Formats: sequence, structure tokens, C-alpha cells
Amino acid sequence: MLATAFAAPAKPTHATAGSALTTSRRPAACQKNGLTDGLAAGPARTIDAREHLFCEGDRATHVYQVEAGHVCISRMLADGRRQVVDFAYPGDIIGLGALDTHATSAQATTKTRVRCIPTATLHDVAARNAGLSRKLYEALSHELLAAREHLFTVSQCTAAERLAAFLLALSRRNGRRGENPDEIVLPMTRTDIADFLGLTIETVSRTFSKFRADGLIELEHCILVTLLDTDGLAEAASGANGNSK
Amino acid sequence: MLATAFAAPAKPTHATAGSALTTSRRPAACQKNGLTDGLAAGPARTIDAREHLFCEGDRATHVYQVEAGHVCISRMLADGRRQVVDFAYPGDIIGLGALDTHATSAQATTKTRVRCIPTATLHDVAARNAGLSRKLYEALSHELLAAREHLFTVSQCTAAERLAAFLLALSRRNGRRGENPDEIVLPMTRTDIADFLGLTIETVSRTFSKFRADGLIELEHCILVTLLDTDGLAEAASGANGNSK
DNA sequence: CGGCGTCGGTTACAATCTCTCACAATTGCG
DNA sequence: CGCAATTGTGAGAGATTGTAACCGACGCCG
Repeated sequence: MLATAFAAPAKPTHATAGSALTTSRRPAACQKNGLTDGLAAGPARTIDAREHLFCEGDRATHVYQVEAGHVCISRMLADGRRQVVDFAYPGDIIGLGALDTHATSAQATTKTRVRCIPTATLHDVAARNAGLSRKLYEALSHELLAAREHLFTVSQCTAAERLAAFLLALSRRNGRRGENPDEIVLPMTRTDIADFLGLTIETVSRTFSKFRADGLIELEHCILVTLLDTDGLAEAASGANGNSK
Repeated sequence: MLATAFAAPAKPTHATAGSALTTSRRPAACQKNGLTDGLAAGPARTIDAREHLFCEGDRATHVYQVEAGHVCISRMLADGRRQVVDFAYPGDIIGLGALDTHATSAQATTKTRVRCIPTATLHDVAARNAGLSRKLYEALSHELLAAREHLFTVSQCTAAERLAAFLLALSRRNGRRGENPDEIVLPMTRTDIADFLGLTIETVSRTFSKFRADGLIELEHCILVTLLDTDGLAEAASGANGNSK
């Protein structure tokens, strides 16, 4: 969802938390989105699973392009309530926005390598390069659209609908990335999923089990989901099984 | 929340649905945000309460700046479920984004006048004017931030917290616009509020009543809210009254 | 090599919140 | 004044949550 404008083909290997880096199969493709054109690609940075790339309130000195691994973008309240805003995959850009401090935190869910681009450079170049400027605008447009779709899902859908929509979104992402859309690797914890969907981990767990019982999916080791009945899932996502309203 | 970057001082009179236009006290202030600089201000358009400015899927030919009145931005599902994404007030810009069709619908909640700006013109000028380009980027940044804050509220908060947060946001908006932050006019229906907060109208209604019973607010004619205890509301908004987690 | 604690995930059950449904009250309008 | 639409209120139903116990995987350590 994040920065879908930049969906760059890449091929992660199976990614258990903390495993070897999931690398882009075609790193050159990262250039293709145009955002890094004309920018001296900044230094890479590698962070472990659980480590933070940046935190809410940090000065927004850089934006980051994920080269390998996965990053969880979230906001947090003092009382522990957390909202996961998005998950970033290889090729995605993190940290866009005109604010001088980050409004979200970014935490790697697996060992991750990112390319760092100073915001100052980015905006300098954008000021002289209308094309890049336009790309930035489009990127934010897509993030905004994704955020609103997410809002809709979280606000109006039942637990089953939310999880189904989540799985289908990951499946579509796999398709865009040239991977098997029916084999979804979940590089994040149940807690991350719960906070993304506005549910508790118990509800997420129960709903996974229900889908499995209904023959919609198969589960292996908590991280590999096989879609057995995509149409059934699509029905579940739209509330066909006698749901709200 | 929408396009907070553009909050232009203006003074609506009490706005019952369908009443006379609520006009900007200082229309010149609309220029101040810089977005309309260098653009021949397009033609104005007046729409009645309930009328649509544009619908989901319409070609995005223009963006609109609200000069008077109020607009409700929403998305809808076939089964009738609706998500209100934002409310636009005088000075706000509607319809930004790089997509060629609108992802949302815009419906006036009161008699409304907007200034129409062709997207083609906007992007032509932006391509030559880095300043405008930057403004557009900032505007989207703020919309994205607002959308994520809204997501957090809707996803993680109880009914009381959501409504309290909503009232406080309107109060802050009043403050920015140079109006009384303790006297909030609600130019939208209960249904709009419910769909904005992801609740039912009954729950909205009950929660209003509860706030009144608790001495936090006063209600007149369903549309005028007087904040009696802003701190109490702030507590309610953050879940101080023994709430989640 | 086996015991043990930790962590993440799953399952069961009771408690809670919101929703649904029904209806009364109010407002706006002809 | 009466009708229609919107809003407010109450009672029961339903879904999600919170609490708590259990399971399996993993790593530590004797």
C-alpha cells in the first residue's frame, strides 16, 4: 500500500524474522520510479529486526528507500495503544512529507537494508526538477489514497472483512512484484497485524483460524499463508457472508 | 483537518442547512496560502446543501477552493456503508491528488460556493513554479497527516473518545479561524458525524447526551455545541475515564 | 542431552461495548 | 396545523475484547 507508485519488482526469499536479508532481485528497478534519478544515491544503512529506523518526533533528515527487508510504520499513544499505518516492502519509500519531524515511527520487522536520501537534497533537486517534484506529489497522492482506503476498512468492516482485505492486499502486492499471489509470507507479527487492522491479537488469531476452518486458507508456522479460495476470501472481504448493513 | 495548511481566517455566520451562504470575512486571505498565486482564479460555482460537487469516479478536472459553506468528503460501498473522510471549511482545498479520477465524493452540507481551478492549469503552473509545487506537496502532506490521525482515532478509540476528539478538533479549527473555540456550529448531520467517526447515529446521539449529562457540553438545536469543560473533554478524548488498555 | 524459562500464538469463556430495532420527541417546512 | 425528516432514547442482541490458560518453538544453561 505504501507508496504504491513505486512498487518495484523484487523477489524476497522466505523471510523469517531475523533471517538473511531479503534482497531485491533487480536492484536497478529501484531507479525506474524516477524518484532517485538525479540524486546521488545516499549511503545504505542496515538495521536488525525490531530496530527503529526513526521514531515519532525525530527530525525528518532523510527519506529512505527499502532495498531489502520489511518496515512497519506506526504511531503510538502514551497508554500503549498503537496504530500501524503501513508496511513497507522492498522498493517502497519511507518518510515522505513536508513536515520537519516524523509523524510516525518506522521499525524493521525483519533484517532490513535501506538507502538514505537527505530530505534537503531531495527538496533542492525537486525545486529545480519539475519531473521529480511531480513524482513526489504522485507518491503522496498514492499514500493518501491508501490511507483513506485503510481508514474505510478499519472503520466500516468487521474483523473477518478486515483480515480478508488485508490478505487480499498482500496477495495483490505479490502479484505486482511478480511473486505467487497465493503464497503470502507474513513478515510481521500478529501484534503488528492487529494494530494495523484495529483489532486485538486474539481476534486476529481467531479469524485466521476461522478462515482455515472454512477452507479459505492454509497456515504454516504462523508466517506462510496459502490462499485456497481467493473468491471466497473476496466475498468475506466484502461482507457477503451475511454481514454489516 | 483537511488541508490544514490552508486554514484561512474566515467568519461563517450561524449556518443552518440551506441558509444563506456563510461567507469569508476576508476573501483576500484565500490568496495568502499561496496556492492560488499566479493562477487566474477560476469561475465560482454555487451548490445547494445535499448537492454533489463531484462523485467517486468522476474525472478529476478541477480542484476547488471553498469560499463559503461546508463540504463533506466521503467514500461509499455498494451495500451502503459510507466513510466520511473529511469536512472542508471555507479556505480549504478539495480534490488535490495526482489521480485522474476522484477517489472520493464531495457533497455540500450547506449552501456552498467554491472557486474552480482546472487541474491542467494547476499542474502546468506547478511545473514552472517550484514554489507552487512545494505548496501542493505540503498540502498533501498535511492531508496525509490528518488522514493518519483520523485513522488512529477511529481505529483505536472508544465512541466517547472519538466524539470528544472530533469536538476538540472543531474547536481548534475555530481557534485557527479566529472564532470562538467554545462555540461550535455543526454544519453536518448526525449521519455525517457517525460516518466520519465510524459509529452509528444512535451512538453519536447517546454520546452527545452523555457529554451533556456529564456537564462537558451544552447542546442547542442539534447544531450548536457549547464547550463547558474543555479539559474534561480532553480527558475524555484521551481515555482518562478508565478506558481502553 | 534434557530441563527450563521466554515468547509468540491459539483457544475458551465471561464481560463489555456497540449495534439493531423499535418508538418517542423534536424540528423544519408546506 | 400536520407531515416528513431528523434526532433522541430504551431494551435486547451480537460482536469484539479482556482475562487467562495452554501450546509449541526457541534459546539458555547446567
